[in-house]
Amino acid sequence: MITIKDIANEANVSTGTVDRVLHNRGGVSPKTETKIRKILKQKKFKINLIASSLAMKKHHNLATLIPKHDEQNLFWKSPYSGIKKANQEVGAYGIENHIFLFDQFDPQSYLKAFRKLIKTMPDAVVMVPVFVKESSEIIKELDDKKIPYLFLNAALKGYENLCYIGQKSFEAGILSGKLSHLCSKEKDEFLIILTRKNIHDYEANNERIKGFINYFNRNLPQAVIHQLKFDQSEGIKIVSKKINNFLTQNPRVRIVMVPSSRVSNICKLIDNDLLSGLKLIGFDTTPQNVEVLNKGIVSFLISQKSFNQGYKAITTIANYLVHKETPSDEIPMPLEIITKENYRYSHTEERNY
Amino acid sequence: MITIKDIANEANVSTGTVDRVLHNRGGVSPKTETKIRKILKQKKFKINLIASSLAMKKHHNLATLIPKHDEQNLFWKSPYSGIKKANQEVGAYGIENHIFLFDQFDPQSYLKAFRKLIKTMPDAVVMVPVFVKESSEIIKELDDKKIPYLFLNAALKGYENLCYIGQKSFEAGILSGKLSHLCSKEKDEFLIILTRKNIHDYEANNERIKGFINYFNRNLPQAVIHQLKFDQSEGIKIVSKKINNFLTQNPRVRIVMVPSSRVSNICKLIDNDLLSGLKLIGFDTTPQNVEVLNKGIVSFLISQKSFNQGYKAITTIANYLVHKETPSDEIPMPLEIITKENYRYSHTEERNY
DNA sequence: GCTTAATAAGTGTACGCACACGAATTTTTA
DNA sequence: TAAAAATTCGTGTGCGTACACTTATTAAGC
Repeated sequence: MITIKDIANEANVSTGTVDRVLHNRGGVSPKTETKIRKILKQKKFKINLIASSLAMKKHHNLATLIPKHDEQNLFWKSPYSGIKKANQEVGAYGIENHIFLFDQFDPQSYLKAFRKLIKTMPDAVVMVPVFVKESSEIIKELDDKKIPYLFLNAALKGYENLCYIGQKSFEAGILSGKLSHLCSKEKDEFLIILTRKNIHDYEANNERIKGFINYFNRNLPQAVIHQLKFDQSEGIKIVSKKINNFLTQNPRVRIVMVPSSRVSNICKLIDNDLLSGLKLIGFDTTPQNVEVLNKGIVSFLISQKSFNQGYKAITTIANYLVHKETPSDEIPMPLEIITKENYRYSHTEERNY
Repeated sequence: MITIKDIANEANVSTGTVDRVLHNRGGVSPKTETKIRKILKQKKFKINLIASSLAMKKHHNLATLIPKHDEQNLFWKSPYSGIKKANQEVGAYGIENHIFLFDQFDPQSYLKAFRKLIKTMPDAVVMVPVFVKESSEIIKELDDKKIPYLFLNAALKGYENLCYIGQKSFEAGILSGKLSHLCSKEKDEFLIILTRKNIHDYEANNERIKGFINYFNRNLPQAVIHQLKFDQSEGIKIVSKKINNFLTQNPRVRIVMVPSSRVSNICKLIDNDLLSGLKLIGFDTTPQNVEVLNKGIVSFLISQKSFNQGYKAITTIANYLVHKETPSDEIPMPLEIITKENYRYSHTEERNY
């Protein structure tokens, strides 16, 4: 193992000088710098991250602003767990992360949580900018205070965010199109069911639908794609009736794609005899969705590894703080196809090496 | 952050004593030990892994014994890359890993490589025990010398290996069955093509076939499953002819499953007009396979993340050596379903967090 | 041309934290 | 009371970081 000392010896300088070259901290003559760089390259020197972290230890203070989850809204549970897991790991590097939760339907709670957050004077912020107007306000304050921030799962444009980590919803939609296509027989028709437009999911669901349609436009233009959209205001029973009526009247519909993470709810609304003739494709491996997957009711779930998204957000910003590693603008997460047969082996809730 | 020093101060002992309690190294009076443990618990002390790793650095010496790869046999390329990547990372922890390669068809070269390996007096060994008899000999020597060893990708039973990391081939076969089933129309027939039985892949391929058939026995007993097996001795042209003849005579065959990692080769043997009517399912994301996937010739590839297998093998044994973390007996790798649409987002050749 | 100040370049080392071993101290045994 | 055994202490080590400090170089002033 090559150490900074080895390099310093070879170049007849002190370790301090080598360190200054390594971190571009200036104050080194061009001649010396060239010499050192050459030796670094030749000996393939790599900074020992262990020693580096130890030496760097200054108490970094992170803050995270994400929607809270509950029984009704499980979507944010997974990223939350990922963030928690990451917190443990980066803790060893002297980084503390405080999580601030808000109600994803209430802009006021968003602002309120931010006020609390900003009081802790964080060195960096991970945030989910769900509300456009309020976010602009928040981000202005962060910019003023020169606090770097990272967007998780909502890609607001036009800001100087360090990076975006999140879904590729359009691509996920394309993938759902492909799977639907592969599962379909000739003359089968397709149905997209979207219930309960909620503020947050709206964008992602829409993109998934766009992607789905895009796939068929390119690969099977003659495909018949139906769409059923229901509002939050409509009662479950009415929705159920409408869906069942629709399916009865359109017996060629054999593939149902549910762009939200609530395919399990949809299953419950469909009569069993109709259900058995359908192939369903949904998103996200929520416990409820996994249940209907395992029962064979749903054929595919497309998972965006939301656990890993949360995890990655924290490790990314931690690396930025500790090692000054600037991340790429966008870090997409893998699109996993989950079936009953590989769910057990898909490690969705776990960092995998 | 609580340090060993804090604990030592509180307990009026030196850091050395605290350290001996932490690592159960003995030589501490029961009274002192109790006192220290109490403070450790009360202050929720956790060892700083960074500092620990740095301090622990004694040059651990690893050795890896795996089959070599070449143009004809790409299977081992991916695990090899994973091992290389892991080597870099664990290098920071003062661990050096030497890789010894052998010819997967030649037991003598296996033994020869091992003789070389054992001369380096490794602290632990990662091995692929392809040859049963020879492995028994090798393992006896490792046991005698009390060198811990880990099996990669070939699960030999009855030995005291630290752990097994590898394929779940049977389960992968089941999954391929499920995908085939989903893609199929009524009365479609299925074909399994196995070329070039080579010694090593034999077991895995066989398990995949068993899994495939098992799936249909349970879910579609009336399915017609054909099998074509070719020997290494037969020329490509003859094989090609046989396959094309078979497909022509069995027009109901619409789904082809290739249990080896050579689905791309099979594609080349099939006439284009026959090919366009087929759905193919293969294994492993070799560059050649990805090419036919992207061309739309192959519908699904099932990936066992062999890169990650190699990677994981090294990190597992490194953690064992450095942090005395005993791994679980078996570490299965995720079964990934890869299509043209999600390949880009599947990170197959990369550690993902 | 020579001195002095100003700046640039480079050095040396304490520090972060846990680890482990020789040395010192205390306790026990003979 | 000496010798042996059991505890406990003190400190060097791993490696990179960063800051205070020293030395070399250049510029300015007379």
